[in-house]
Amino acid sequence: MAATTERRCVAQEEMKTRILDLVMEMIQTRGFNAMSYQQIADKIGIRTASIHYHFRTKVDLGKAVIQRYRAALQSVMDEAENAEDYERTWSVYVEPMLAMAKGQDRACLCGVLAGEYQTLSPKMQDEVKAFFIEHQAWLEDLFKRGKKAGAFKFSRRPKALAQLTFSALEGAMLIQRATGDAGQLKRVVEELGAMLGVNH
Amino acid sequence: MAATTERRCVAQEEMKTRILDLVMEMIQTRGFNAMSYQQIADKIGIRTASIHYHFRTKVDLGKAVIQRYRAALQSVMDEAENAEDYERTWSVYVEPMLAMAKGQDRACLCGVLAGEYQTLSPKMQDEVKAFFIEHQAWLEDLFKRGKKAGAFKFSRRPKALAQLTFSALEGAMLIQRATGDAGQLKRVVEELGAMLGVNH
DNA sequence: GTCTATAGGTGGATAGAC
DNA sequence: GTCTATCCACCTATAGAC
Repeated sequence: MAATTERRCVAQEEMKTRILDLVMEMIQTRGFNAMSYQQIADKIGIRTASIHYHFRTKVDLGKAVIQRYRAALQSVMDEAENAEDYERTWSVYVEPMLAMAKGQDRACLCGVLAGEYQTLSPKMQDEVKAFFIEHQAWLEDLFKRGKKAGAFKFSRRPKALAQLTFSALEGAMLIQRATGDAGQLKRVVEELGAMLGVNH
Repeated sequence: MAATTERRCVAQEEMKTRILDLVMEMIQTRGFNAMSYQQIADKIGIRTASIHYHFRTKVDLGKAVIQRYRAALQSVMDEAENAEDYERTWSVYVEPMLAMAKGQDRACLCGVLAGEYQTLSPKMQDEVKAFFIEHQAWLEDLFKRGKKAGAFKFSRRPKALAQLTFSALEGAMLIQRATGDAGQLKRVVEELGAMLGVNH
């Protein structure tokens, strides 16, 4: 009985994860409004009604995807903090974005959602907003500490520099997909590193 | 007869312009996929069938909006070229974006469309792609000439700097709408100016 | 947990009257 | 040029059987 329940729960969690993985990819490639239950069902091999068992509404599904995305990148920031030096912190932070944008079809989840922002439910808007605020705040703090430590050599306001940095990362992921220039994000990351006085 | 035809044509062109104005705003605020004929019809006070008279399909409508947007910003670039100095060229170029993002609800038309890129028809994709390429190429050329003339003082590759610049502008417009921080684009523009060695 | 069946709404588009 | 009327496809969501 306990075993059955346990097996059920594991299977349930696995299906939830499969759905979240797929929906994340679909939003990154096509956006939230263009993503449908039918497409999810077809790709996973279930019926649309089954999706509603795991996520009651489309908004619940969207919210869950963003929350998991935020948590994953929060882990990256935590890991980056523990790097041996500030240059390494920067490269650890930036690595997942470079990996994500490697294929030409994905952009940042929240970058895509920012374009659809006004059509999102308040609960999804809050998640997207929190994502941008936490990343820019983290970068601002990183820049302050890195400069104090003598690792970063910029001369401008840390807050403005953090906003420039994150804007450029988000913009580059969106633009390089449209232009087909797969090197744009990498080039932008290098420029940002140079601007900070990192990479040699 | 000629007068009647002329009046008809004028009215037709006026209606086309009204529709294009409205659709541009709707895409900038809500995205292409979330924009519908019903919403256009309600706002203008006509029926959805009438819109099809002016633009046969939604793709035709989308294409026309981007083409007009591209042309308008091309004019800005031309005007910027004729400015008295390179600093002024930069500020003339950037001014329409600052104006556009003044209210918290609009982002760059093509920045929004970049998020939905994979769901757009090939004809619309081509327009969006051309927009990004022409702006980044223009900036690259501007930076090269400005540096040669001694007005810009950066030390990095002009192409990479142009991509960083435009990525940051596009990203800032999207992010500031989500965070509600109306000053993000302005701050980013100032940082970019400083990076170029402009504004002292 | 997943299914069938279906409700109820909205999407873009067209034919043909005026 | 704009209308009414309508088509058909697709959407999210629910009820209830299994």
